[in-house]
Amino acid sequence: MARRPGLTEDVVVNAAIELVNTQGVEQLTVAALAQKLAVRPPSLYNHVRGLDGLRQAMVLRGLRALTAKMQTAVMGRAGFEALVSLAQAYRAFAAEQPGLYALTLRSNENADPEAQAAGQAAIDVVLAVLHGYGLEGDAALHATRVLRSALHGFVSLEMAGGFALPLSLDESFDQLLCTLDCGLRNGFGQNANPDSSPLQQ
Amino acid sequence: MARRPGLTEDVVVNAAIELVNTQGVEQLTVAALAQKLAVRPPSLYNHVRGLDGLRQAMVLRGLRALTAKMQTAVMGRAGFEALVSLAQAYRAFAAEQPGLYALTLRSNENADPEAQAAGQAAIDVVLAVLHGYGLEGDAALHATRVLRSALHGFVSLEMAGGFALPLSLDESFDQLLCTLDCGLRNGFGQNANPDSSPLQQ
DNA sequence: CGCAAAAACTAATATAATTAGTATTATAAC
DNA sequence: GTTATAATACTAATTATATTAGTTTTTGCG
Repeated sequence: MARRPGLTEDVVVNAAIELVNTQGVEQLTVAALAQKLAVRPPSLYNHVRGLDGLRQAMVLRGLRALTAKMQTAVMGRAGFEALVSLAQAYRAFAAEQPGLYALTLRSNENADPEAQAAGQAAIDVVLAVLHGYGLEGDAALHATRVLRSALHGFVSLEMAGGFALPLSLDESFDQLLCTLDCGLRNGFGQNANPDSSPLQQ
Repeated sequence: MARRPGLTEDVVVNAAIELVNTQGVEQLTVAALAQKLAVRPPSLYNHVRGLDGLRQAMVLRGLRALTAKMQTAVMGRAGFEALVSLAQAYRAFAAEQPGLYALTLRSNENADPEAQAAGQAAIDVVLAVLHGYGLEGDAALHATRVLRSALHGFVSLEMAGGFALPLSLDESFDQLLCTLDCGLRNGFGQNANPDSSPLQQ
């Protein structure tokens, strides 16, 4: 039932992903995408619900690809080794697909159920790694947030060109991981220095 | 030499900041801003170099305001207390001016010299705090990246609605700070567990 | 009082997303 | 094999956007 170019949602979404990865998230326009696919802009609306629907579909694929990459990374590993492997996979994903990563980690506010499930799957991988640190329950959930914050923060600053100095990024990333490891092994779930802590004002 | 509404660059930029803080970064349009100022869109071009120039000016103010807030926060404090105060100021800034924060931490790639200087001033505050941890030289610079990553990651995930679970955000933030404190006090500058580290492959 | 410059305006252009409606073509039913 | 149907790409039109050009008005200063 297709006509000349034989578009499908898959083809459109993949082309869009390629476009944001090479040109940046801002350059994702219906016009540019249509040109890339040798088609007139309105034709895309047969396969995708406008720019918003397109972005949603891209986010879903991004989350799933990231989760798959992380799952592979932690297979057969535990403790610090698993943490490092997970983190490297995370950072590598952002480096390989910068546009898709930026889009994926933009906003989870209006996420549809599918996207929320995909997000949960990603979190489950992190939780599995934290299990190896002996963390369970609320402590593990807090630790998940800490881990995600650190990884997302580093990666997004790196991508945004926020680290200007001529200083090894790999080394900084290693230090970040050592810091996380240190925090996860010591004193997670209770305050590190309960007495003098300014947290208990 | 002004005419009726008496616009100035300050008035325009401040209105734009108010707009992004209340409506979100995506809603910053020349049309919306002009309407807010009771003026026709082209009039804004007498005070601001289009949307790009406007954003640049906003970023500059954002960086300076954030720096000022952080400087106040660390005055007279040291060590963990300074770290906590700095972090709380950082997070509070993002909460008070979400749109401006999002805009500010977007991209430092094409930053003009003024913005770069403002960014450096912010980093200097962090360096001062790290001085209290006995960190100097490259170790301090790596630590700055670690700190910025963690803070920016947490804050931007929080703002994007990335933390969905019904679990105290304040507590997660405290855990993040304890983790950072732990990493900064132990083993920064050298590997925490040199022997079995997967980092030395 | 008049002059010059700043500032706001109208009008026009260009690009973008999106919708409506039309034509074509491939698949499936007969 | 022919025909009906539905998918799909198209043209045309609408709306919203940023931006530039050129005009008019006002205001501060000599």
